[in-house]
Amino acid sequence: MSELAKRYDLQAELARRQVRLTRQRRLLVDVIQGATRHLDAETLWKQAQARDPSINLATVYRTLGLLKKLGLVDELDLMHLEGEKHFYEVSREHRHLHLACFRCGSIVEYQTEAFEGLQKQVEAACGFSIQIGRLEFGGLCQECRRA
Amino acid sequence: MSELAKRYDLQAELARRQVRLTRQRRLLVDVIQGATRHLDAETLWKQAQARDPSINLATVYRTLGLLKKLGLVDELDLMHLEGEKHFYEVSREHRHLHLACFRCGSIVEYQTEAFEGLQKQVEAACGFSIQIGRLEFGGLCQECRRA
DNA sequence: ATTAATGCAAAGGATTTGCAATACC
DNA sequence: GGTATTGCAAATCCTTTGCATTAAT
Repeated sequence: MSELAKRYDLQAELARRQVRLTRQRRLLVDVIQGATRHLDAETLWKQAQARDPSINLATVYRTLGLLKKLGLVDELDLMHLEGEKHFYEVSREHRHLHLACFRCGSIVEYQTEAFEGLQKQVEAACGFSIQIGRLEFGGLCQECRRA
Repeated sequence: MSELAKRYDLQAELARRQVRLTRQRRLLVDVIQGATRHLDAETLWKQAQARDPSINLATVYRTLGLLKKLGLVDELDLMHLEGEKHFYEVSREHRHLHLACFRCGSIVEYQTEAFEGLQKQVEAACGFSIQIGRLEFGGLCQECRRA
């Protein structure tokens, strides 16, 4: 995650929606909120286990499912750079896209008005009301291009 | 697939690149080229089996892998509307995006200059050279909005 | 006392792989 | 004859689920 701009405050959002969580789920929310890069389920699990070794991977998946359903976290594929696992990030107010480098695996984020503009155009042209959008590019980052 | 506009001619592309295929792979290429909607591996397999019952699912995956590597077919997630399976389509000259309806499962395609414009903007801003791009929106189609 | 959340282990689905048999040039 | 492809079954990876136990209100 290159910029943390305008990520939801999960605790605040959950409070606002009057969602009550158990101790383990609060811990997971805390780890997700504090993440400095895109986490897969297993990495999240391991980070949570450092604070509570009894946490189970199934609980991680169930909590992620809940947060997805609430629209508080987004699930990413990141161009399937590492198998078919998913990655998770805290939702934001504005859309951003992901660039994945096929060579070094780095992930770059980029936020632009143009993405939201494109969405509006699509909604108007296709008659869809869009709830989720995912834009991912795969290629070579600046450094790997040279090599 | 709503429009077949400017899909690659797989046979022609393979010939141009001097790629020789076995009989089974040629059959699979033929089914992929003739598809009128987005196929998952198993559906492709069943359609191919109608013409050659001895075709194996592993061969389907291996052929898809080859065509992906050659940039002749693109792999789609289609918002994971039906589990985690992938869908495949013949690559095109111009980028297009996919809209998936969460209610009825319909898939709509939309091609716009704006998508390619956005890609150029991203390449310039982030220093990436982009090879693959995938833009998917999920929401409600016109009909399902009313219901 | 209900209702919901957890751990565990097993099941699940999609895809990939090892290897012996077969097809292709 | 040598290289690439195939079939088959097993393995793999990620994720979900059933169910008995435990926690939360």
